[in-house]
Amino acid sequence: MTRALAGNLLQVPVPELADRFDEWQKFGFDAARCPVRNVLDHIGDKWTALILISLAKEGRRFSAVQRLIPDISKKMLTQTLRDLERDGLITRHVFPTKPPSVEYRLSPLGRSVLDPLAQLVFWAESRHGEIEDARRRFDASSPA
Amino acid sequence: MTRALAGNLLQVPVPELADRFDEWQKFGFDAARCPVRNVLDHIGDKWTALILISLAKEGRRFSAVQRLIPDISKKMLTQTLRDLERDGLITRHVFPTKPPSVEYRLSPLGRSVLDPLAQLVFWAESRHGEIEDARRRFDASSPA
DNA sequence: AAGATATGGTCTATAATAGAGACTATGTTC
DNA sequence: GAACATAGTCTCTATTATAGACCATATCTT
Repeated sequence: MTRALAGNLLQVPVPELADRFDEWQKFGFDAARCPVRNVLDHIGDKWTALILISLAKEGRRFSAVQRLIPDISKKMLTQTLRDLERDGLITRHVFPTKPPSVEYRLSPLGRSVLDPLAQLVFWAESRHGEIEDARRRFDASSPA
Repeated sequence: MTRALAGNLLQVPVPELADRFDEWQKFGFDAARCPVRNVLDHIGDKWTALILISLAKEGRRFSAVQRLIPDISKKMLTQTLRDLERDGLITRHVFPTKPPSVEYRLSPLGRSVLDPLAQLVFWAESRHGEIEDARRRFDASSPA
């Protein structure tokens, strides 16, 4: 299908979006080269978004983040924080207290993701009820 | 820290966002009750966003989606499509061809997530270079 | 002075999850 | 008659996540 034709088939309220999707699909969503996958594989994992949100307001220490997200394991918290640091979304600051304390802060790059992330989260909040209804309907019509 | 004080400490370019984060944190990100987690745990998994994007322009059949996302296994494709159907984001249409073909389409609810999702993806695209630079710097300074 | 608590992790053993690939049934194409 | 396509399911294995012990040092409690 050509790009010119595509316009007629849009179901999408964001035309530029569908065009962009077209471009991505030409790369075949190849995991290595596709920026979408390369980045979303990270911020779309189980804990990353939650950690970014935890750091939104102010820098927080390791144990403070863990208290905010009680069911994260130390291992995953460490790992996810490292990945975020590697990607340049957060910075790590060690204070020579005894025992040493470590604070994590959003970098400007990390702060810049809060806005798009918030769009998604607001969507989640506003559609949560609809989704729960859909789930109930689905579960009622296809019993275990 | 009180809500009144919080305003002075904002690092966030989206004030309402930080307030909302405050609210969520009062629920302690409890996995069961928190709408954010409840929903983001799904659309933030490895394949969901990719599948939604694949269906953005037009309905597609099982095998067509699989061709667009070559490295997804049938098992995960089936499972993710089921979850999306259960959540009411896509609909499933069976055609009595031999062998039967099945087309998946975004529902209005599903279409409504494309916009916020696109914000995030555009972010990913525009920041991809910065992130790769950060990764290189990090890997150079902390060798294996 | 002993014991508990806090710090930011690491390490290991186990549990949950994802992936690879065979298999299904029927029909069309070579 | 063999190969291929359809949309899955099923099983086995590989990867990943979690739970929980452990570390060294210092402060607070009793």
